[in-house]
This record gives sequence, structure tokens and C-alpha cells, in this order.
Amino acid sequence: MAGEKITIYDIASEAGVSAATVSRVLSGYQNVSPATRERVTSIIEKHHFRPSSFAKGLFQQAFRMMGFILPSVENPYYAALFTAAHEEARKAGYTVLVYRTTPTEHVDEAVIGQLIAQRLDGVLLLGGIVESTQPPGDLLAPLTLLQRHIPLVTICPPIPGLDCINFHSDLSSSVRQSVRHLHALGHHRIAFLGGSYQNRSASERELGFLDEMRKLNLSTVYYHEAGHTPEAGELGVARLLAPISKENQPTAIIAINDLVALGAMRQLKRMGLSIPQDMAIIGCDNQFFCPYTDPPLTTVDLRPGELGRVAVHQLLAKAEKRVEDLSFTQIKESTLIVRESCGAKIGRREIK
Amino acid sequence: MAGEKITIYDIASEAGVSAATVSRVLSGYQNVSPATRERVTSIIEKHHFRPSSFAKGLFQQAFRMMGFILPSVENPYYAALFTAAHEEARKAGYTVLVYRTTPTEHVDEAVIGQLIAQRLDGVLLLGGIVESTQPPGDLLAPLTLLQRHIPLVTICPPIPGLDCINFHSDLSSSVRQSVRHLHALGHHRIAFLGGSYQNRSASERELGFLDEMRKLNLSTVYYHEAGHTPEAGELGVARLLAPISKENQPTAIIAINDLVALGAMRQLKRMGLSIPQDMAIIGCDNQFFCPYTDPPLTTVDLRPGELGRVAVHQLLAKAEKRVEDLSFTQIKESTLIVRESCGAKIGRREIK
DNA sequence: AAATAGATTGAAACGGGTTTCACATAATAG
DNA sequence: CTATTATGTGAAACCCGTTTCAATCTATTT
Repeated sequence: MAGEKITIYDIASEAGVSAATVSRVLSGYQNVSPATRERVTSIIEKHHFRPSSFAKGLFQQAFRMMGFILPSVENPYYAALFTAAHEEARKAGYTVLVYRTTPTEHVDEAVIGQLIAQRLDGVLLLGGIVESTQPPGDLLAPLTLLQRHIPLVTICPPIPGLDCINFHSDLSSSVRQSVRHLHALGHHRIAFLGGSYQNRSASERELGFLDEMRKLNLSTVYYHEAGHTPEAGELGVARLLAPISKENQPTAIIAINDLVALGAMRQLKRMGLSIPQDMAIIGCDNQFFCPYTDPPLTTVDLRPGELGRVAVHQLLAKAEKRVEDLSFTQIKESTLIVRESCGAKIGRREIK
Repeated sequence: MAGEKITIYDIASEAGVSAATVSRVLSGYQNVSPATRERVTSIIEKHHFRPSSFAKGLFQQAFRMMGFILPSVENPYYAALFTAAHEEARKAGYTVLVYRTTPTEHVDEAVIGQLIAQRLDGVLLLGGIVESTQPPGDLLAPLTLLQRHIPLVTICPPIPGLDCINFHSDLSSSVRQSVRHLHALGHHRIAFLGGSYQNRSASERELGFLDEMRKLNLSTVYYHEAGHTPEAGELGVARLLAPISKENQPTAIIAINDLVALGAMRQLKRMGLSIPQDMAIIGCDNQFFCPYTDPPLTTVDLRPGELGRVAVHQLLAKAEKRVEDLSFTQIKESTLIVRESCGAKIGRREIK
């Protein structure tokens, strides 16, 4: 029934008042006589009228919207990050617009242009930044946002030259923890599995791994595979173990994430190796399925939910309170979740 | 540097032309002298100016935005659905706004009001509809969208009274397939695990299960647990098997989804039962981890990606081509993915 | 040289709200 | 009973683009 596009003027004329009065009724707190308010309200109800938030925002210079840029939520890590961040933003009354990065495309000027055009109150950039093979300037595309004074918070390894609020997990230290854990359990030949040299979080982990191995005077068996999926894990293990004689084989694997660990475990079993007796394995992210692998997977919890929440809080502060243009980097500690895939005391400290 | 809020008028005055000319430069195809175009363009570049898409949309009566309403993407099924749908929408140049439902809250008038206020070009409602314990009208909140002639497409079991384009998986038939598969493998005592009577897709599966069991003259061992998580699966199995003597125990379990199956498998192993010898198990959704469980999980593929894509295509057609106000329901077939958790021929027809 | 067509450009209206300011009426004070 | 204040309401400006229409200036035709 109700007409195609209905405006405040339609309501006004039907109620025999001016648009100003309808606006007052909508805002609630102005002085309008009870009789008028009643009449206008009923007409609004009747037509299910809701004032356009854009016309509104146009005048008020704020649309209460924020943009999230993130990789696919098919990766449960980002799903958790997104869910928490989204929830916080919604609680604060913001609508969220979602933009995506892919493993091969980073945030380019085109997307940034769109973000600016949307007149967002803030932008949250979640990981997935690719170490550019393009001119390095491309990594700094988000800089334009800063120039336009659009609040920006990032959750990823800090990008040099991009001075904004940044939260990130200490990826390097998380790998170090893993190495030390395995070392303490008596492992000397440890392999690192997964990642891509183009990916900043991947290379950061890798660097941490190599450094910690060196510190402990451990010999490295090392495989470098461009991928973050279970398939990459399968292939990685196959390639890793094929050319190595049984005696020189690594006794433990650190996978770049739980997905890769999952694939690796399958391939290990397929090759007749038992976990953790023949091969210990450790993942990263503490994804929901970790307690349910066989054996349950030891991993590192990066607390993505927490990260998402604090990031949005900072973004809100910047968007609303006009906080001084501050920029800082905060590192979130990660915690090793010991389960059974490394042969550590079974059943102890098991979480979730 | 660049001023806080910069408008087309700022650009115009800096270039010494009128706003109309700047607008013409932006749109590209109008006749503007090369000299002027050049000058204006350089000033636009300098300030990273992008015209507000809202001021633009206000005039053009279309914002090229669509709203997605969905449950948490922490459920990989919805993550897949969302990712595919999002990609299609983005390809067509639309920005997507995300709203969430929770297991306990359905889409209420407040959210619908917001959607209307955002003047969206279309709305996609993805599952998660709760069979209301509230007045049944609440299920029909999206009806308001239809009244306002806002294109609506749903992906969930069809809601009576909500005449819109609807796509859904034939949940009932997918369970029937599972039952027949198990029956063909010689199982007679089959349990159904998981779901909540408040959830429409859950109850639909349950009904299908009961009906097919009756048709095959099978005795049912049945447990009804309000949940869709691995934890629910663990608890479900524990409760299911505890009170039953070994002889009367079911020999197979159909889990409402792969998550529940995952939990169930863990609990079965914990109780010393081996899969599939002591207990066959079958999941639903064909989530990424299914090939990696031990043994690999037989499940049903609902093709969420496909569902998401066709739904968005329809939505686009309605939003753009002013297609007649049509409404229909289309059922997508699901396919059984046979792996090893039911003891069927190992290695055959294995997918992914 | 005058007339006409064509290319550039600006003024102004519009879209849908909010808000300021002024005005009319009603209520209160003196 | 007039002077003052409070209350309810409308006209109009504003937010930031797009688009129509008319005006100017240049170039071509006769």
C-alpha cells in the first residue's frame, strides 16, 4: 500500500502540519503539543516511515557508520575478530560496512576512495595486508584516510609510515613460545610449515622462528610454502618429508596456523606417522576445532575477540570524542594452549 | 593538511569555477574544456576529494547499498554463504551493510526500521530465523520491507505469509538421504542429534528424519538437544548413550551439522567407541574440516556458496531492473558426500 | 559583416531531512 | 486589564551533490 518513496513532507501534509513539526516529533524531545504529537505519530506508524539516515547525516555531518576491511571470514580467525568487532560497533549504534581484501590484492586506492565517498565515521583495517611486490606506496593507501582525518585503527603487524592506532598480536613471540615448548619437550629438529613471503604476519612468524632456533642452537629443517589452508598443510608435509631420510627427519612441526596444522596432521597419518610419538605438531590461533582433532592440537591463542573489541573502542573514542590525533601501537600477548599433539602432560591445562 | 571536510564547493572556488563544472569533471562525460578539466582534476587529486555518495544518492534516489542480515559468521556455514554473497554484491558495485541475528533474537522491528532508514537498495536475509515463542507476528517483521517496496530475498526455510523470493536447501530431503545411506549400510537403530525446537531449519530436519525412519520401519533412538556447537555434540552423545544398555544402543548417529558431529566424535572416542565400527556418524554442511576429521566425516553438502550467489543475483535483478514484484521459492538440492565415518567404501567419491 | 550553430560555463532548483528564528497564541504576573 | 513570558508552530536556510536552463563566447556559413 504505502507509496514508493515517502518523505517527511508527505507525513507533514497528511497531518496538516509543517515538516519542522514532524521532525520535532521524530526527535522526541522538542516541545510539541500532545495532540499534534499523537496525530503525527499515528501517521508515521501507519506508513512505517523512517527518516532517511542520509538526509539526516548530510546535515549532521555524521552517518554513524564504520567500515571494516578484512580478509575472508571463511578463515575462522577473522570470523572471530569480525564478530567481536561488529558486536561492539553495533552496541554503540553504528552500522558496519564490510570491504574485503584477498590474499593477492591489498587495499588499493579504489577501495580507499569508496571509503572516503561513504563519509565513514571510522575505518577498521583487519590484517591481510600483503607485502607489496608493487611499488611500496601501495601499502600506504590507507594513508589517504589519515590525510582526510578519518579515524583509522589497524589490527595487523604495524606498517611503517602509517601512523595510526595499531593493535597486533606478538606473532614473533608466539612462535618463540612454541619453539621453546618443543625444545623443553626434547625436540631438536623442528620444522616450520606454511605462510607466504608476501604476507607480513607470515614473515614475522618465520623470522621469530628462525631467530629462536638460532638462540637455542637448534638445527632447522625448514619448509616454506605459500599458503594458509589445510591443503597447503598436506602438501607441505609431503614435500617436507619426502626427500629426508628417516634419521634426519624433524621430530616436530610448527604450523603457521591451525588450518595448516589440520592438513599436516592428515598427511602425517596418511604417511603412517603417529602424533605425537613420531611427530609433534603445534598450530596457531586456537580455533574452535582444536580440542576436537585427534589428538587435540596444541596451539597458541591470540585472543582475536579481545583484539577486535579494544580496537573498536579506540575507534569509537576517536570518532566521537575528538580525541587528539594520537597514534600508538599495542602488542597483545598470546598464550600457549597445551593439549596433546606435542606429547606434553595429557589432560593438564586443557582449555575449552 | 587537507581540511577536515571538503566539498565540491571548496574545489570549485579553488579552481575558480562553479560547482556545476566540478560535477561535470567528476562525471567525466560532459563537455568541459580540456584546460578547465585539467585544472579541476589536479585540485581534486591534491585534496583526495571524493564526492559524498550520500549527497549523490539523495538526488539519484539510489545508494547502491544492500543489507545482509545473518547469524554469526563464526559458524563456517554462514561464513561461506556470506563470503559468496558479499563477493557477488561487490562485483556489481554495491556496498554491503551487515546486521546480525542471534540464536535467541530474531529480526525485530528495530532492525527493520534501521534498514528502512538506510534506504537500502535491497535486503538479503540469511537463515537464523527463530520460530517465535513471541507473538507470531514478530516472525513477519520483514514484511514491513515489502510494504515499503524494498527488494527482499531470503535464504532460509520459507516463512508463510512473507511473499518474497526465497531460496533454501531441502533440509528434509538431506536428512532423508542420510537415513537411507545408513539404512543401506545395514543400520537400524539410528539417533538424531542436535538442534533446537525453536529453530526452523532444525525442526525441519528433525521432521524429515522422523518421517523417513517411519517409512523404513526403523526404531528410533532419539535425542533432542538445544544446540548447534561441538559442545552440544559432546553433551548430546554423553546423554544419549549413558542410559542405554549396550545391546539397545544405536549403531549410527545423524548430527544436525558438522560442528555437532565433531563434538560427538570426540565424546564417542572418549567413551572408547570406535568410528565407524562401533558407531557410524554423519554430519551436515560439508564444512572445510570434514576431510580432516579422523575418520573423515561423511556429510551433506548444501552448497551455500551457490545459494548465496543466486540469491544476490535475484536481489540485483529486483533492485535494478524493476522486475515485476515477483515472489517464488526455489529449493536447492543437496548432495551426500560419502567419506569414511559410516564405513562406506573408503576413498571412493571423496570430495575435496 | 551578419546570422546561426556549437561549445563552455554558471545560476538555481532539487532531494529529504534538521535547526534557527520569528511569529502567533495562551498563560501568568503585576 | 495590560505587560510579560511561555508554548506551539511554520518559513527558510543549510548540508552536498546533480541537473536543467539560460547565458556567454567562439567558430562557421552565407
